[in-house]
Amino acid sequence: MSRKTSYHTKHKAELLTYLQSTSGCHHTAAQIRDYFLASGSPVGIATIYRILDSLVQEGLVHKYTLESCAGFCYEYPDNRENHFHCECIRCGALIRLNCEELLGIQKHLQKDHRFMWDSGKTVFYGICGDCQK
Amino acid sequence: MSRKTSYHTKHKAELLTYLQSTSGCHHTAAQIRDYFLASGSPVGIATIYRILDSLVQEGLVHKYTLESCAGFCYEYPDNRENHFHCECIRCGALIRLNCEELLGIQKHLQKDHRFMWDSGKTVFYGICGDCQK
DNA sequence: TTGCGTGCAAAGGTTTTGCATGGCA
DNA sequence: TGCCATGCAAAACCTTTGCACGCAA
Repeated sequence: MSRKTSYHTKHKAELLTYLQSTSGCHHTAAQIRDYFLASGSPVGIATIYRILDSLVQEGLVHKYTLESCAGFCYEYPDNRENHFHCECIRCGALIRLNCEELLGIQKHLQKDHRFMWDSGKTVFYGICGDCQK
Repeated sequence: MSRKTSYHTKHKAELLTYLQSTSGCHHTAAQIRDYFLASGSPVGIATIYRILDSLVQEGLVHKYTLESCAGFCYEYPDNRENHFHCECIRCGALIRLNCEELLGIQKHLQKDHRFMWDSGKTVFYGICGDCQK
């Protein structure tokens, strides 16, 4: 599943630190490249993808897709367990919910459907309150 | 939001009929092209994308992404309301649930979070029962 | 020194766009 | 006839891969 060994490199440490410092926010590979470019320490886009893949394999970072973004999104998960993503299909707004009730679904899916739901990878699509008006 | 007018063309009718006849099943643009090619009435891939976009804009067809598929998936929604998608992030299996309990979430999201959840567009990611063993 | 990490460039796959032609109303 | 739809090809975009070189252990 994951590679045998790995080195601790500057780029990987910097990337992880950056994602942790923006925990709960999603980034595309291109956005990350632009960030490091602006920071004065440019990193090749291929390297970014390779580091992100390894972080995903290690389970440290979530990878998912958003309808309002082209390509993949990466995110260091928020500390809080009851943290869910909703995206408005009309205006593209990304809403974060802290909801105990949704937490119950996790147990229900596991218990009654034998499905171990990864809420960090899942995005609820729908229409936000503002767009319903 | 949608275009002013539109013609009723053979291709659009055929594509919609095909999606309706496979309601609840997802297709990629390439799969649809292959289907029509095999049927003896080939359609250009650009046309397929254009027709699918118009069907999505009309709200007849759902568009979403699946981790196990490259690119977008399109699907004519199943009639049943309590119909949910789960995808296993390990083996790629797509599981369909008929679940009353999940239906309750829809009401909860609308009532307590003012979010009108579109369950047909949403995919629950996680690990299926077989892969948990 | 060994072997993974990195950068660059090229390749691969999917989706979008431009333009000339064909078809619907 | 006026416009939209279509097909083809090219472009655009994101992601992956190959290869030579650099760096960590």
